[in-house]
Amino acid sequence: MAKQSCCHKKKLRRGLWSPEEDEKLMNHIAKYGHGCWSSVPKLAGLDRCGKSCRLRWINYLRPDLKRGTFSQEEEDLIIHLHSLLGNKWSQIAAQLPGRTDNEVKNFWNSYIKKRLRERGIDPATHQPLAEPAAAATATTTTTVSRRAVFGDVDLIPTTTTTTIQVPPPSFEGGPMLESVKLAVELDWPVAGDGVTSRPCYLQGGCFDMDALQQHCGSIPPVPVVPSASASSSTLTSMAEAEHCSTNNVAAGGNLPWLELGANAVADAGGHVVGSCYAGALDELRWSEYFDSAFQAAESQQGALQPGQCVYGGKDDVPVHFDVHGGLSNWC
DNA sequence: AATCTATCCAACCGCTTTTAA
DNA sequence: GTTAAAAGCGGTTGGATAGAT
Repeated sequence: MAKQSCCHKKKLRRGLWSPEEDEKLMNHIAKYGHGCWSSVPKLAGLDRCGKSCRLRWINYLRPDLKRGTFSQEEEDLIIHLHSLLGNKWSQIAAQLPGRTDNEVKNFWNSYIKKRLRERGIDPATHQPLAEPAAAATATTTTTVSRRAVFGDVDLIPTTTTTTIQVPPPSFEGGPMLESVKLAVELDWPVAGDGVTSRPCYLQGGCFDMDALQQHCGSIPPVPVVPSASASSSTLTSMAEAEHCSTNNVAAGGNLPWLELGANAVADAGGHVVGSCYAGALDELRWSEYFDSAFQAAESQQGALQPGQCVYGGKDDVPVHFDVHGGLSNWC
């Protein structure tokens, strides 16, 4: 016999939340914070279990939620992060300010998956979909063009190799293992003097704090913001995740931007002290990044290994592109 | 206008991880 | 070190709604 949920056991209310319930929960959290979720329903006068309250708050009532349709940038970022992280929805959502894991997951399942399949890409593996007959007879010299999502690039597996690797000095000599080295130009919002462009480095989906510090100046300790944000803890764990465990995270392993508030800015010296990381992530222009990456690759008549795929590039120009080692992780 | 079908998304379920006693 | 409770997470379900017939 199936185990009954806590709501069943306690005969608590289930299903959609009424506006009155939302108001009670909002008022309670506004006054007292959520504290221990299991005590929230009682204190707030709700006939719900704490778990249900928590979910309602995180997914719907939190004031910092960005609702509405996903932008193209967000979509591109989700696809890219999914290729790196898999179904780690909380970690993916943590990179999308104002989005919840549930929202990202729903968007993936209802929209992106379908779109990738239409373009001949397996959403689970980010590889070109297997075509039974073709797969059996495919050779490494076969050129297969497929539409991909990043900038509608053509995917052309070939045999030569181009390496895109623009590591900062701090990366030299460090074992990179399977991680990806990427230089990503970010637009850093800096108070007072507009937007400052600073390079930032991404490895296997994790931002390297050494590199950040090198290019952004010293990053002062940031006070932990006591909030119900679901994203902060997940990104902290991301710092400790396998992808990041090998030299990718600065000593201490913390990722300061995790705990940043929404309105933090730079200090007088232009040092980033606030949510520039989150803001920069929000401003990532993946399509532009890929465009430039592929242009560089094109000039070298690069190629993909069989089975590799890539997102990005120009619409009408077949892109020959490959990177050694871990960039296959992107697919 | 009525019915059917597909899609979306809020919420639930159950498992895992973390925390506190 | 052990155990129980709480929190976090990802997969799944089911109701609401839009569009098609």
